[in-house]
Amino acid sequence: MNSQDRLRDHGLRVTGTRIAVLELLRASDQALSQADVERALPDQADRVTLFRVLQAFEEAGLAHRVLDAKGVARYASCAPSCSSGHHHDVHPHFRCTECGGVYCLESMSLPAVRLPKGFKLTNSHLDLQGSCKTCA
Amino acid sequence: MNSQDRLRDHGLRVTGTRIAVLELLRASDQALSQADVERALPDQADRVTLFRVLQAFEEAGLAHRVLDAKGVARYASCAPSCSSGHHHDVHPHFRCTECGGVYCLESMSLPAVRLPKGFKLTNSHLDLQGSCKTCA
DNA sequence: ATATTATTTGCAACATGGTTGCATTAATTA
DNA sequence: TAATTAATGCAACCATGTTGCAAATAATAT
Repeated sequence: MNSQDRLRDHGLRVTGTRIAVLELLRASDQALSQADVERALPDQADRVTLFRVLQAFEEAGLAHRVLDAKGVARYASCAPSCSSGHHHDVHPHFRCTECGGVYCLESMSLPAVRLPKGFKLTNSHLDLQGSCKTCA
Repeated sequence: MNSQDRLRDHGLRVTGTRIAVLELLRASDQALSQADVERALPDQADRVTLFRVLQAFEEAGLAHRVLDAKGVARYASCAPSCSSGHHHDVHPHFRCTECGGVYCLESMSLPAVRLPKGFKLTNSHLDLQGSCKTCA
């Protein structure tokens, strides 16, 4: 499905910036930070707008939000099955310590865990660090 | 071992602030952010000093550094076996989405993983989210 | 096509966490 | 106790994240 239709389907208005950002995310094999987006689309929009676009994408189920090794937010285009408030990014992430890149390891599954009593689990992340295929 | 000796053993000078921070970390059952430390030890020291104390602790192997669910650094007192540059914080962490707390789950072990080819693993983190024993 | 309306955008401004440089002060040592 | 070396406080800066509000634009109804 093209980006315009995906925006519409998720209840977002279609604007130049949103199309550009969504195409960028879809074309990338790794999660991008807002700074990455600004670099890739210079003069496309104000940084606040990009912030809000990314925020809107996450709320609308168009992009997952994941923190990199430094705690900075990065966004990866969602699978079609994601919807507003319902994300299915239940897969491990690989964080490259050289380039800072974040890769979604879609094919791997998360391990089952058992928590100490009193703790209630709602979400789990397996985060791997090392060198990515480009840096190693 | 008392905090002064631990500082000395790890090659750090003994100062009032360092003792206070180390005791605080050792007394806490969860990882503390710099803001937590400032709140717990008001007027003890400048925020830059606390920043550097925490930084020094990590480098010296006195405290682990772990990011909370918002990407903010938190510090937990190390096991005695940790040393400068050699940390043994290979255990899952639990991040409470209510209070922001980070708990080290020392007793759990990490799952073995297999990476796509080209990726080199140096470190892995299993991060669990939910409500902690106090908030649930 | 045009007017209406609801949303998105840009700008200014601020918050927080992280970080450096440098002069001053304090801890170790000789 | 003097000399040396490291820690501290302060001012200042950077990046990321975030809000309020007026101006511009997309969707909608006419």
